[in-house]
Amino acid sequence: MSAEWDPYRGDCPSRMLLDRIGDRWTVLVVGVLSDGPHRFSELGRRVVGISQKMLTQTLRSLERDGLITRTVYAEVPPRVEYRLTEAGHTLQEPLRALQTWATEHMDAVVDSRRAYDRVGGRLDR
Amino acid sequence: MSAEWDPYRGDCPSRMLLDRIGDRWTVLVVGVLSDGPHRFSELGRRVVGISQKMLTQTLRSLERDGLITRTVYAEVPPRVEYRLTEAGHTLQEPLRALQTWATEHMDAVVDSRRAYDRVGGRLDR
DNA sequence: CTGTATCCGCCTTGATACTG
DNA sequence: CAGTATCAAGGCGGATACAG
Repeated sequence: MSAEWDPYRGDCPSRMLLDRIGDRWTVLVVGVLSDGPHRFSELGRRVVGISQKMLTQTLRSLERDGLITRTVYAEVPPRVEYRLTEAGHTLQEPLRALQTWATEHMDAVVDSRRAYDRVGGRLDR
Repeated sequence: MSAEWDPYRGDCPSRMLLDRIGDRWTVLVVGVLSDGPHRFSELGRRVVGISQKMLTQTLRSLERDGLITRTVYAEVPPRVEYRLTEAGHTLQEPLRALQTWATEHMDAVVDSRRAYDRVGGRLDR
């Protein structure tokens, strides 16, 4: 399966998705939007630690990729609503699988790291 | 679901996994190792574009996390074999789901980007 | 409220050279 | 073959100030 992966091509599926979820915030934002539509400030509060700049940037990228929609309501004060598109929703499933894996294996990984570090990073013989 | 995510805590499952797959090479290396054990130089050839330094670094991280094992054979020339652990294998599944998603939605995303860029990044009204 | 613009430091990565 | 060491470049992301 991995044979047809071509990390060189920018339009390679693997690379495309990796570039998207590798930016540290995308997955978290999509996770919050899974609950339903949210406005800018709500997202900022929910995704703890994200800066305004990164939130905007993440949202723009997701919009550009067609994974979320951005709706501006002509009100005062202005209100902008972000919501997952059909495609965006389909991304939830694989993301949730990853989340599940992480939850189930977190302890083992933490233990492994501790053991590895304790012996100075040399487990082989 | 997303409510209990805490991006602040370093041991949060989400963050941990994100840090791991966000480094651009881990997923590719795991993908190659899915085919079976490989030696260092083989991995270097299969994961096109990776530098020796990054390959080493990626391998060390995976070993530290208990996702792969490193076996040194006392031969001349030296031979080192990397193989997925039990935990490493379980990671394949969610990774494959992600890969599948990427493959299925790649075209749509590329189209979306083109459309977005054509109108100067302003799809909202 | 919802952004945009700018400066800037850190970390990741790549290139290169060297070793057991 | 399988790394390690070092240095430099670039991008990511944070902080801050400002605007519609």
